[in-house]
Amino acid sequence: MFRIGELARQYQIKADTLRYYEKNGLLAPSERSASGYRLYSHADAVKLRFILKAKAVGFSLAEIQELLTIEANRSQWACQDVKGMVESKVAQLEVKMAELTRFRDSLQELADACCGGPESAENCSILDALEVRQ
Amino acid sequence: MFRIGELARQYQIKADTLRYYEKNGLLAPSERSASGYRLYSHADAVKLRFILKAKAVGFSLAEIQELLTIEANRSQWACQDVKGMVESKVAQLEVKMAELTRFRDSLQELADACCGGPESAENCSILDALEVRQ
DNA sequence: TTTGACCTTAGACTTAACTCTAAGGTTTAT
DNA sequence: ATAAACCTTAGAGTTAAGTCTAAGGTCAAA
Repeated sequence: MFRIGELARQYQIKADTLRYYEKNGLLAPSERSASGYRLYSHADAVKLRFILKAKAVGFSLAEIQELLTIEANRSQWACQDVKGMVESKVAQLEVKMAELTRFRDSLQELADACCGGPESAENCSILDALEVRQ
Repeated sequence: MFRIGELARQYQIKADTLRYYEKNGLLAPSERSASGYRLYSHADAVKLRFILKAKAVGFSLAEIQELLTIEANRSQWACQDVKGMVESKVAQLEVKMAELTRFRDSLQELADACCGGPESAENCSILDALEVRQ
């Protein structure tokens, strides 16, 4: 069992953020100490890792909550519901990855074309680079 | 030359958003009509597309402004500055893409493991799926 | 020539996601 | 037994990125 400060330190977030997640139904500690301190289990930490990873790939807390709701009462859902929902999130991520890839390639192309020397960057146009690949 | 409403309609954003971008130094119309209407050129539209694409891949407006500043006074910068900066953005995008790929694969694995049938989703665990690949 | 769809500004409001403050209780080390 | 480092709550404040409101000017069509 970790107290809020330990968990926060471990994941480089503020204790306030954990309280915020609790208030918003994303992650409640599975226990409280006699004096009312929040006590987080290993399973809670797993859930937190999930939240932080999902956030890192651009899901909003509302979307993450949706994913976690499926998790929370898994037995209430039919397998096809879970599959459908997860597949739609996969599709979302794939759209995003395609955008990222295109943008990355454009920037890379620009960097490649750029001599990288000490002279003026007159011919290094980010806009042109992106425009080329519409 | 497009008026603010036309440009907004074309890119599915609000005219307010364009005014906001102007106020924050991201995109000013290259002209004003006699009566004070904003008039955007084709080059302005190109710049807007850049902003929207950069936003879509997760750059903040501040980061976008940084990219645009390079663009704005390209001749003030040395080629190596531009190259360095662009390459650091490429690296950022690659970290993000790696995270996205991992998350996507995990979700995909879950969807694949899920029978997709009408029975309870007891065994479809998003958390477990993500945990498997740390 | 007036109606409707535009546009202007300044400034207030919203939303998401925190982050901080105040006032106080708990635990651990010395 | 007391100081330092934790924790509690409620509620206010912040930041980014818009979004809306009010009060008024412009322009094209009927």
